[in-house]
Amino acid sequence: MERPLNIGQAAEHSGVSAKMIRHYESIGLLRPAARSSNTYRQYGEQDVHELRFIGRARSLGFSMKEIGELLSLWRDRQRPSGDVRQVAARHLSDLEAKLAEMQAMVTTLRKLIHACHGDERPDCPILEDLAGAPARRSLS
Amino acid sequence: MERPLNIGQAAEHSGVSAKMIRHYESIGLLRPAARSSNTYRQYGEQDVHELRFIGRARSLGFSMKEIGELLSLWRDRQRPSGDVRQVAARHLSDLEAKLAEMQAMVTTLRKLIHACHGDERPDCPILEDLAGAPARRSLS
DNA sequence: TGTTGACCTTCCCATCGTGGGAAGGTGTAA
DNA sequence: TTACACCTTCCCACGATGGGAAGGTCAACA
Repeated sequence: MERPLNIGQAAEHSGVSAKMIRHYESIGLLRPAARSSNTYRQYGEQDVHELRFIGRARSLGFSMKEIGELLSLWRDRQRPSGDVRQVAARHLSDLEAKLAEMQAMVTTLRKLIHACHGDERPDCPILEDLAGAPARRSLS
Repeated sequence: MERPLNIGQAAEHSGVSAKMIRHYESIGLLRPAARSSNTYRQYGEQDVHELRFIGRARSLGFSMKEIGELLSLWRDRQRPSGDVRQVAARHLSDLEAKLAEMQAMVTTLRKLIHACHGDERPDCPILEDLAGAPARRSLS
């Protein structure tokens, strides 16, 4: 018999900002919250659980769309775990692709920065690379 | 005595889309292009160089603001290479921070996906983690 | 009782880089 | 002439988040 929480308290308990809670509701990720007579949104224990779920999923980089899928799988106690894994696996391979791209950038930047003496002199391998290297992308 | 290029040709030669060329001009990254009598933008060799410079810098993940700094350093043949290196080093450390964050996500996701049998059965460590793990962020 | 301050509501705007597409002008070739 | 490919400007969209205005509500305290 817990008394309902205002949005600010739900935010505090879940780690999701009030601004974002309203936003998630507005895009249909969360069902519209119950309202008290004064039009304030009311949240219960289960709502806070859902908010934490969302926060955790965000911290793993899942998109809103994917979180919507995960949420409805979570709500369905009969879901096959294969469905969940598929969502996660797809996200993982997206992440891995971005990771590889960024790693290539970092590698190139480290080399360039290392090669640049970084003093008063004007000649600079960093600018030379940016200016020169025509099709040489961050890969290689 | 090369004849000037239309925006589409400049796009083709530089690898930067016409849409983006106009955008870069509109935000002041590029100086307004010359216009022919029919109001078409005209681009010369040097302009195409600048566009390629921008494209290469984008492919290394530099922001528009940083590219603006790099461009003006590039245009100034007297710049100290230290200024360039500082811009690049700041960007590198931003990248490294994001990289570490993503690597943590990937590590966690791999573990979860590995632990999930991913078949018909409904029990799923991925959902359990999202639902349960309260403050356990993607680190660790 | 009245006031104050902290909360809540909705609504619009900004970020960042990119693209889609409309409505209209221009240039070229058949 | 007619078609087609290009150009112009202008507005809108994405994804996730936040800022802030204008106004309503509630609790506590003098």
